[in-house]
Amino acid sequence: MGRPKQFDPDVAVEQAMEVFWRKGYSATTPQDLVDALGIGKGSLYHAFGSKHRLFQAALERYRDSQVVDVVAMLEKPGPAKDRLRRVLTCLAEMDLADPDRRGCLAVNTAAELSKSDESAVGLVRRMFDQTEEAFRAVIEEGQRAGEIGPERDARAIGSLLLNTVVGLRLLARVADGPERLSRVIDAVIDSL
Amino acid sequence: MGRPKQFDPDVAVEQAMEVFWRKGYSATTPQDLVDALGIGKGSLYHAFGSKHRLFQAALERYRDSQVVDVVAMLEKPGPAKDRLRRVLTCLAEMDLADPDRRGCLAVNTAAELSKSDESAVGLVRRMFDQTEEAFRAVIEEGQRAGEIGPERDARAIGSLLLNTVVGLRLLARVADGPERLSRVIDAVIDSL
DNA sequence: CGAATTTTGTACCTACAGTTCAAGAAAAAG
DNA sequence: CTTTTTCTTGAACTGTAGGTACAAAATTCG
Repeated sequence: MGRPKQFDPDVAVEQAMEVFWRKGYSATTPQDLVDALGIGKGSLYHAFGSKHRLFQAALERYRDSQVVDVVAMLEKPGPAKDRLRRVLTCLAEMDLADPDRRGCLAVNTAAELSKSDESAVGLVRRMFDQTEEAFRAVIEEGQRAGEIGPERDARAIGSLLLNTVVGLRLLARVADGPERLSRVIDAVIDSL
Repeated sequence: MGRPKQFDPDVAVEQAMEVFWRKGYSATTPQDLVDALGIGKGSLYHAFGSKHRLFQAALERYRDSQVVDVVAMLEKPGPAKDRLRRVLTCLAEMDLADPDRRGCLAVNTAAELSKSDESAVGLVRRMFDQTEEAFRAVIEEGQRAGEIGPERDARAIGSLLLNTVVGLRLLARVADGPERLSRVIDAVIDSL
C-alpha cells in the first residue's frame, strides 16, 4: 500500500553506480546523484538513506553485473590460456576505449576507501576473492586438459592473475596507449 | 627581503604529502592541511596557492622520496632475482604493516584522479615509467649475468613487474593477510 | 629611521555538501 | 469516502569546503 515509487530502485542504483564509478565516492555530490537518477533529493534520501548506503548498494550492483560478467567470460568453453588471454585483452581494450577511463569500480574503491569503511572493504575483498577463485578454476581446468603443467600451484596462479588484472585496470586509467598493457598480458600468459 | 617564512616549505610539502597519502585528494580538507602543517590558513594559501597546487607539489615530493627509494633499492648489487624478490617483499611488508594501509600514493592517485587532471596524470605516468625502466634495467643486468634467459624481452618483463607492484600495492590496501601477496610474489619471481 | 616587501593570523565570504522536514499527492484498506 | 501508508516535492538548515581580504608584524634596503 501507500503511494507507489515513481522510479525503479534497481535502475536508480545502476545509475548511481555509474556516477560513483566515473567520479569516485568522495567527489560524487548529492546533486550529481539527483541529476543522474532524475529524482528529487527528498526521494533519494527517503529511498536510500544516505550517500554511503547508496554507495554500498552501487558496489553490490557492480559485483552482480560487472564482476559476474567477468567470471562468466572466464567460464566459457575453450582452451584455458585462450580464455585467459581473451578476458585480459577484453578488459584492457574496454578500459582504454572508455573516454572517461573509469577502470574498475572495485579497484578504484580499494584505492579510495579508508580502512575504516569496513562494509566497503568487505565487499571489495569478496569481489577480489571471487575473481581469484574463477581464475583458479580456469587454471585447474587447464591442468586437467594437459594444457598447463600439473605441478603448478593453481591457487598461486589465480592470485597472480587477480593481481595482474587489478594492475592492468589501474594502469589503464593513466595509460597513453595499449603497448604497455599488451606487453603485460603477453608476459603473463607466456608464463603459464 | 620581506618577512621571513616561519616554516620550512619543504617540510610543509612533506607533511601535506602524508595527509594526501592517508586520506586521498578529495577527502583532504584545508583544515586537515592546516592541522598537519601547523600553519595558518592564510600562510597555506599564500605559500601554495591552492589545494590542487599543493597536491602537485606533494606528488613531486613523493616521486623524489618514495619512488627514488624504490629505484635505489633495485639498483643495489646482487643477483637480479634476489633484488626483485627483496623489493617486492619489502613493499608488501611495509604496506601490510602500515596501520593506515595507505599503499602507494601514485597508485591511489591514478585511481582517484579524473582524466582531466592532466598535471597529476602526467606525474603519475612518469613515476610509472621510471619504475618500469628500473625494473627493465635489473632484468638486463640479470641477462648479462646469465641469470635470466637472453631471449626474454626485458622491456616486457619490466612492464610485467611494474604491473605486479601496482597490483600488489593496491591489493595490500584491502588484504586481510600476507598470503595472497606472497603467492603473487612467488609466482612472478618463479616465472622469470 | 622610514619605505618597501613579504609573511602571518584572523575574519570573512560564497557556495554547496549532506541531510532533514513539512506539507501534500497517490495509492490500498476498511 | 475516510484512514492509513508510502512516496514526492521543495524548502530549509547546519556545517564546512575552498578561498579571499586586510591589517598587523617582521624583515631588508636606502
